[in-house]
Amino acid sequence: MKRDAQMKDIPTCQTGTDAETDFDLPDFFPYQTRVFYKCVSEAVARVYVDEYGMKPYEWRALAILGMSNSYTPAELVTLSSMDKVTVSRAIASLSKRGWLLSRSNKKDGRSRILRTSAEGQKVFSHLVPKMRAVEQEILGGLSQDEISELRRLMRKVVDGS
Amino acid sequence: MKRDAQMKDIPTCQTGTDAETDFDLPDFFPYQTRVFYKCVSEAVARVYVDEYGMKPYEWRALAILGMSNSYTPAELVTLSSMDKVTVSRAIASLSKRGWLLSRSNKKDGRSRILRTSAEGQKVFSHLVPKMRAVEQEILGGLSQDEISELRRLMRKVVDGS
DNA sequence: TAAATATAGTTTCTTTTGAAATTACTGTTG
DNA sequence: CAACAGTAATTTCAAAAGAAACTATATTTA
Repeated sequence: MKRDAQMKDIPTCQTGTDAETDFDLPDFFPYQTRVFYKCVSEAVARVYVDEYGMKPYEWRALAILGMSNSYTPAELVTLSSMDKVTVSRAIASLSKRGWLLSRSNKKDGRSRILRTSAEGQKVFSHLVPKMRAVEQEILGGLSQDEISELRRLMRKVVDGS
Repeated sequence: MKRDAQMKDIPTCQTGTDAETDFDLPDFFPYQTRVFYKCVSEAVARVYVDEYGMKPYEWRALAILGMSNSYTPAELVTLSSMDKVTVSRAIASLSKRGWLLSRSNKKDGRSRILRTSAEGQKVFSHLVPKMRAVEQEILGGLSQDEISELRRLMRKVVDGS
């Protein structure tokens, strides 16, 4: 796979050396995070796009519903870290594909209980090992200890904010 | 700051126990990456949105142009990890704000040389320490060694793909 | 050097995304 | 129990982002 050109390939020619303006984007943690995120999410997207032409939100919703036998849309919102509008659209498009069934929620008439159809579950089961494979591929250069450490540190950042 | 509800707050009720469908989203590395990324980028966005009502792409372009005295749009694309359309729009809106100046590129008539205006440089200088502060805040819970390790591991993932 | 091809940057069009308004129902209170 | 406030989900509207087409200039090649 071709690597993107790196920051260092282009000279930076600082305007001045005052402490305030001496800012180096490639060393800026949020920038590194964005590059890192893009790289990971693109690798995953290749799988569900190539295999089924799915949208990111479709995969995310299916990944959650495939695990369980019943969630409400609100639970999907919590679990997916997606907006409720996005979840609503994910449900609509997965239903349209015939991968999702819903029944009414006796406990709350405003809500409903969602579950994958047999077809949807099949798609999920087909994708899971592929997703595991990409995960391995992404983390391929890291040792088990490094993987655990990376996960731990990411969690620490999230929990701290 | 309020933490989002966590996956574990909602029972997962596995449908079956077959190896193939036994998939746990919160343990899925790309999912963790997304949650991590969102958390970091939202913290940064709060600064430039609150201070100047800037768009993400405006901040990214200014962050690069503020560092240097001259880049072409194409160099901005490489450095920012943004699409060329996005960069084009960033240039347009920063120019409209009066934060960016451009002159023709003698080496290539299709291109031009961009630099921040005095005003743009002032905004940049004002934002830099704030950005450094958020960076510290985000990484506040981590030791220096942990920060270095996190950066190293993220870079390793990016370089490996 | 004229035609063909490639590249830098912008514009247009479409898709994706989220905020705000809306609908339908639930729970609470006078 | 009727009015009111609150909540789940959807729809509508507006903003953000990318793909493809387009313009203008540069480079290649016949």
